[in-house]
This record gives sequence, C-alpha cells and structure tokens, in this order.
Amino acid sequence: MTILRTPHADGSARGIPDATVARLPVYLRALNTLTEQGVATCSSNDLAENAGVNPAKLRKDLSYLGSYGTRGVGYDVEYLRYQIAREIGQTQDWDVVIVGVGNLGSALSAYQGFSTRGIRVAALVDADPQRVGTTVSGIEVSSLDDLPTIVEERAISIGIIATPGTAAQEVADRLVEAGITSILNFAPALVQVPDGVDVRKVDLSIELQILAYHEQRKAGSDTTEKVVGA
Amino acid sequence: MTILRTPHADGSARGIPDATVARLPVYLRALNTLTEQGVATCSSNDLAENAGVNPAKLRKDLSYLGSYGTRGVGYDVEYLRYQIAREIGQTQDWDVVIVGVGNLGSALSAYQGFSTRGIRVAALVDADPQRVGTTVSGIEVSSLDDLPTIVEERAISIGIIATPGTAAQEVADRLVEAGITSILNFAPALVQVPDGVDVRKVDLSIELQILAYHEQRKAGSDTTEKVVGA
DNA sequence: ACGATTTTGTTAACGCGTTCACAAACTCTT
DNA sequence: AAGAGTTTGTGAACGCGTTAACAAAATCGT
Repeated sequence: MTILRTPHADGSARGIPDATVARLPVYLRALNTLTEQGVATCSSNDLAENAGVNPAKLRKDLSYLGSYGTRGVGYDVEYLRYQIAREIGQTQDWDVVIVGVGNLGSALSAYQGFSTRGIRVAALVDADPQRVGTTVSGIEVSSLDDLPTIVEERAISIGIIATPGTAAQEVADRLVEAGITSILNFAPALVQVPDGVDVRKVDLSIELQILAYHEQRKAGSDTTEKVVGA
Repeated sequence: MTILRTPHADGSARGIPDATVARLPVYLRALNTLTEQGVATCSSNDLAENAGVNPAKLRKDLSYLGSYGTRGVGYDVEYLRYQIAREIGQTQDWDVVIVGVGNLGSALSAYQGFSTRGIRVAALVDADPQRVGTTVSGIEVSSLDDLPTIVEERAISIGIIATPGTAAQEVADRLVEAGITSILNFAPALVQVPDGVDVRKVDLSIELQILAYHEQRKAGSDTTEKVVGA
C-alpha cells in the first residue's frame, strides 16, 4: 500500500520538513509581536530578527507553505499570520488531557501560554485516589480509569504525561488505549508507543545538564586550552 | 589569537558535536536504569535500546569520549556511567537560581528529577514584593535586586527564567549582569545575551503546537491523501 | 516609461549528523 | 592453540538542513 500526498495542489498538505514545522510556531509568535507593535508589513529580515533565525532560512521555510510574500515589498503580517496558523492547525482550539496532577501537572494546567496558542486543557487525570475529585486550576481531577470516556466524549487527541518516570510507560499505554494519538512526555523516561502515535519528549533536567556541560568547558578551558600566537 | 583545544590528550576537552552532547544525559539515565536492574555489562545494542537510539549512533557518540568498551564483550555499565558523568560535569553538583516563582517556577523548584541529576536549586528569586520572603519548596524567595549577591556568594553560574514572556529579556539582562553564564529560558520569548553566555530555550506550547500540526495532518489525510495500490 | 532599488522565491553549495559496513580485537569452545 | 563467534570503533556513503547567492518581480523616482 502506498500513500500519495497531494504534492502542491490544494495548498495544505505538502511534505514540510520537521525542522521547518518546529519553527512555524516561532514565526507565529514573532508575527503576533509585530501585530501588537502595529506593524502591518514586514520583510524577511524584520521577521527573522524577531524570530531569532537566519533570513534565508525563514524564506526557505515559508516557501514550503506557498508564496505569501510580495517581491520588493515583504509580507503582510496579518495575512502571513493567518496562513501559518492555518497550516499548523491553529485556527481551531486543541483540547488536551494532562495525566498527573503533581507539581508539574498543576503548573501546566495553569500555564497561560497554552490558551493564547490554541491549546485548551480540557481534562485532568490522576491515578492517586486522594487527588481524584479535587479541583485544580478550576478543573475537577478525574480518575485515570475514566480516561477512555473522557477522551471519547471530548474528542481529545493529545495527552500530556506529567507523572514520575516510573509511571510513564503505564500511562502512555492507557493513553493510547483510550484513543490518544499524540503524546507530550514530561516524565524522565522513554515510552514505547505503536505506529501512528506521535511522542515528543521534554526533559527538564537534560536541558540543564547540557548547560552544565558547557559551563564545565568554560571553566575547564582555563587550564586545558592553550592560547597561541597573536 | 587562536585557541587550540587539546585534541585527544588528557581525556577531557575534545570537540564533541552538539547532537552528541545532547544525548549523553540520555545515555546516563539508561545506564542508571541498567544499574538498578543489576546489569553489570551491556552491549551497544542493549544500551541503545534503553536509550531509544540507533546502536551505531550510540557507538559513534561514545567514540568521541574515548574507547571505554571492550570488543567482543561490551561496556562495563558502572565504568561507562562514570566516564560520561565526568564528561558532562556530573561528578559535581550544579547550583542553579530560578527567577520567577509562579506556577512553573514553583513546580521546577520542587522537581525531583533535578536532584538525582546533579542539579541543585540553590536560590529562588522574584520581582514581586509580595512573594519575596515567602518560602517555596523549603527555600526562601529573595528579591530580584539581590541577584548579584546571591550569584556571587553561592558561585552560581546557571539561571532559569520562569517568568512571563514580557519580563524575560529584563530578567536575562539582570542574570547576565549578576554574572550568570548559562540560562535556561522557559518564558515564551526570545532573549538576547552577549557572547560567552549560553541560552537554551524550552517552550512548552511549541511542543504541543508541533503535535497539533501532525494531528491535523492525520485527520486531514482522510480527504487530502489518496491511498493507492494494495 | 524606464532605470534604480528593494525584496522575495529558489537553486546550488556546503556542512553536520546519521547510518551502514567492516576490520580489529576480544572471548569461548574444542 | 586455533577457529568460530561477538562486539567495538571507525571510515565512508548518504541524507537532511542551513546558508549563500542570484534571478524574478515588485515599487519608487524622475
């Protein structure tokens, strides 16, 4: 069996590189900033600076979506914003369910950045009976056992794992079983999922460990590097 | 002026690719898992599976550190764990300061995953006078104005921004001014820092937006893709 | 109307990272 | 001791992403 994607036809489904997809939300935010500043038109240079990327890279990224700029002029901020929003599905709101209402889960449920970006925390779930029934960020916490019902009733396709690492795989299994097809995993553990389910992982300590590595090199370079010549 | 790094001499400072550095903490965790399971020796296949990467990639990554395995046998789990820990500076604890004690900052200050990975939250700082003086996760919240003193006294080199996006640049400036040379930015905003300061960015909503994009394609593929052949 | 200027969209070169494939090196069995 | 079987370390091929460079297309000034 072969799946052919419409190559350039309707304007929606081409093969956009992963690296580009990951930057589209960044461009979206930069465009929002420009709108707030009352800017109606911008060049790729302007936008690239606001997004923190190379202008050529920005133009190449946008070229995967279509030709939404005008040569000699630039991009209409509002128009481009809409085109990108449509491309990444931000013309609608996405309901998500958070599993694990500990410190991190609670913080995520209250996170302001979600609502302004089309993410709505629709349900909270926890395995701990003591937490079930309590209200967090104005949402009543449900039992992990009710996941299938919640997911189906509210047509949720995205789940967030905010549990300890030991529970992550179990939770992932139950999310998939309940019909979730995209998972954002904050637990410090690798989770296995069947084909067709997307998993992204955010590991808070790894980011710090990477910084620590570079710190160590900065400090260590005083002794292990040799400064030569003029 | 030219800076030469010792190419292969003492065993510490070579030019390890960024992509490899980002994976070393993952290997470290996988090795810890193996240790807990009582495994004393493992092959690159075993370890790669635990880390969720291609075995060849794992071996190549490790080859940047040195030759710590034995052909025909594999890797001594404890020995390799120590070598990686030393390479990424995890033989010591790293003190960090968190700026912004809102929902996210509070959650981070209580995050269990840090302590087990050599990260110690040494100080909490907030600009809001109402929060200064309160105790969060057993740590007294200090004023943002005290940042220089705190950073110097406790020899902190890593700072975490957990403020709203609007405050991010201001906080970054003050962190740099206080002597911080590595920043982990959770605020949904781009921060500019001088050369010599490392910044890494974690954007919680972007990760979800990327998932939403793929979800949209999954849903949309019913109509825009054509399934051909058998 | 037309040349000068601006800025996009795109092609081509480049570099980094991943993966394959295999020789080198080790253990185990006989 | 020697051959069979493992597994590492690495050179080479490959692919993806980034960047530079430029032609195409628009505006502006005269």
